[in-house]
Amino acid sequence: MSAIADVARLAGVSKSTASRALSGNGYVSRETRARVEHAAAGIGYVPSSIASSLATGLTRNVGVVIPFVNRWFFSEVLEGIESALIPAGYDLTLYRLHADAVGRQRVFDYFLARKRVDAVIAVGISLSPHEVRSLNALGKPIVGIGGDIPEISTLSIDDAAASRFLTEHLVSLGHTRIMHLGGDQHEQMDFAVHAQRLAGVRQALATAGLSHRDDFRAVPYSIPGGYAGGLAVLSDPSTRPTAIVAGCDEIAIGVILAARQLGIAVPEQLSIVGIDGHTLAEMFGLTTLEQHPSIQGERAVKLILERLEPRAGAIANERIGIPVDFVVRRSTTAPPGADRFARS
Amino acid sequence: MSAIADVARLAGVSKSTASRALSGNGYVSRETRARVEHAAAGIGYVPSSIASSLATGLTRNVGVVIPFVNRWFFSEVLEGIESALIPAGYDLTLYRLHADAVGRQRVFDYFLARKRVDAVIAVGISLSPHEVRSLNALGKPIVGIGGDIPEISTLSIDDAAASRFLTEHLVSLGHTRIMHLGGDQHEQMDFAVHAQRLAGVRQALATAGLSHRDDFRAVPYSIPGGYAGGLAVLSDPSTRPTAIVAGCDEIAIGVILAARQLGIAVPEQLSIVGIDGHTLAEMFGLTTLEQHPSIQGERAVKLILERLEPRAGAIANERIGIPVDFVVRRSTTAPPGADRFARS
DNA sequence: TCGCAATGCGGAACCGGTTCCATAGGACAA
DNA sequence: TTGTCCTATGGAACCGGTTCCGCATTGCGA
Repeated sequence: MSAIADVARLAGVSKSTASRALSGNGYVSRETRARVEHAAAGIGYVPSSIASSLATGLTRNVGVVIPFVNRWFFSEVLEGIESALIPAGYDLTLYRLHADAVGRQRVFDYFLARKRVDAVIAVGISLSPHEVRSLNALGKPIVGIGGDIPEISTLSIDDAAASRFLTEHLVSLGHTRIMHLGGDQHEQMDFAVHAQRLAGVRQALATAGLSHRDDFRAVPYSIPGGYAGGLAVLSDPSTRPTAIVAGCDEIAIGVILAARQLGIAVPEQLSIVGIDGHTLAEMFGLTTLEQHPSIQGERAVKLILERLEPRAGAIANERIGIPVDFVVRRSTTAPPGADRFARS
Repeated sequence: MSAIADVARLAGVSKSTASRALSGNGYVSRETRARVEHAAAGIGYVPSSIASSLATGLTRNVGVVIPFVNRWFFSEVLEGIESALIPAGYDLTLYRLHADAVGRQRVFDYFLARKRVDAVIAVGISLSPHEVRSLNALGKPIVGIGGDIPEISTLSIDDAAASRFLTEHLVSLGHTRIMHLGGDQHEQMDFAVHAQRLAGVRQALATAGLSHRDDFRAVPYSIPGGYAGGLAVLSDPSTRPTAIVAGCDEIAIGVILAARQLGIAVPEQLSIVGIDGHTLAEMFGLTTLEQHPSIQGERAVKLILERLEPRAGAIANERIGIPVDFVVRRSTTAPPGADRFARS
């Protein structure tokens, strides 16, 4: 016997009236509602969300597809999504999706399509046209974070513009030997983040007439990655750059540690900029471009919720830029030997 | 019309036969099964997990209650849980649960109790007896990670033993001025992790006859926390300890950075040990006790899955210890001035 | 050859809610 | 006074699967 039927019987009303009283939909007299609520409280009634989902077609659950949970950017995004979703009364179901195709197919067909979720937020993962179509066919809103996905709305910073801006900043300080330590072009996630950031650096260098070979070194996207790469790049004083644009703050911090290790003063002998706004950036005095991933998560949720509104019509699928904050700390200055006030 | 009914009609069988054919339960002839499968593939049939859950009472979904997703220990545990749960065919629904009582009550009543999950894994959160009882009443297995919860099985390292062991290690190296930089005793999570770790240090000091006031300083559980605490503790050479037991690796790394900042050589002038096995420990040459949080997550899942087996009987609710690995790196040695081989 | 078990399948109940439809009383305008 | 609308409620269908029960075959041992 369904639990709500127990409540109904106890309150002396029909199942339908009990449902209306508890859900607040439809006409129920004040007094009847009170009786039903009292009966429900009396037997500790807890509605079954499963049954409710089956009847209404709404799960009040959002699927989050994400490649990592233990990396800074992704865990920050996740925490932003979570903190926006729960107050709205939604559950969050987590699907870790790697690049590998089989697990991917599996997660996709086996989990996402099974009507378990009302909407999907894809973080740092590009969906194939087929995947997008099949979700669209189910009428489920999708929002992407971290890159462009055709036919759906995506939130991201402009990676090329970001690294271009940072490079220009270094150029404006007077640097002429600028190098990029960024992610491996082949190992990047589905989105071309690494390529974009490299391209931005190169654009700025070209514009300034400072292009040179040896302007890039691929390193793992982590503090140890930046450290090892930093040691390799900085150890030869004759080829050492005077400024480094790191692909992310973690790499930048690794480079700072490598510089310290080698006795290279930052920023006097080496300027370093990062991208991210990592938790540790302040402690290391890192000049960086903050991209506030948790806010990206919150905004994605807002977008999703708008689309979930019953009255939501067709919505333009746009690429939405995320504002960034340039935070100048103590890791950048004019290059050694330059007139410090040359272009300030 | 239910989707499976379409499949059935297309295959020329009844709904029940179609269900049996697709789920593999009950008797279906080889040939009928093939017809049904073909029909299902033809119309792209995807079963509704909601309907299935309602009928069977099983959601194939596990709720994970966790206070943070963007801190190292927790994100590692989460990733361990995820990677064990998905291959077993379960979804993972994430509930972030803070210490604050209202949000807590809300998450608990509103989400967990609603029959959305088959089981619960609580990470770093102690549940009140009332909460445990209400989950038990629903017949849902619960496993805790990170501390002791009465009446349910919990997985954790022995925090007191861990810090006692590390302190004994420093004592055996000849250190006599040993200090603990750990978490604030008031701000700790529900589990008394901070208190346990402090207690372990004090036990070892007492046993060695090295007790002293000023044996502890509370710092935030983070690299910046350890850094700031390290600067404060190390800046006065006259009171400076020769060895520090950090409450976690992040604090230890912060202390290492503070020591570098102050020109104190590690390990020659200062030995430092941590607890965790943090990703960055190796890079900083940190001697630490690894606790493998992702393995804790995997083991919790294994426990949960055992309890979810239909034939699972009453299971002892035990406190399960997690093995730790002591990894000696370059942050510990004998104290300055001591005969290095005194007690090796 | 008979009886019983194993197999194959359809009908219908069921999981626990939501909602459509019908009914009925009361208020209010015509 | 009659018709219409709003309120309040019950009955029943429905969401989309699963499973119990019953019936019909078939196979095999006695």
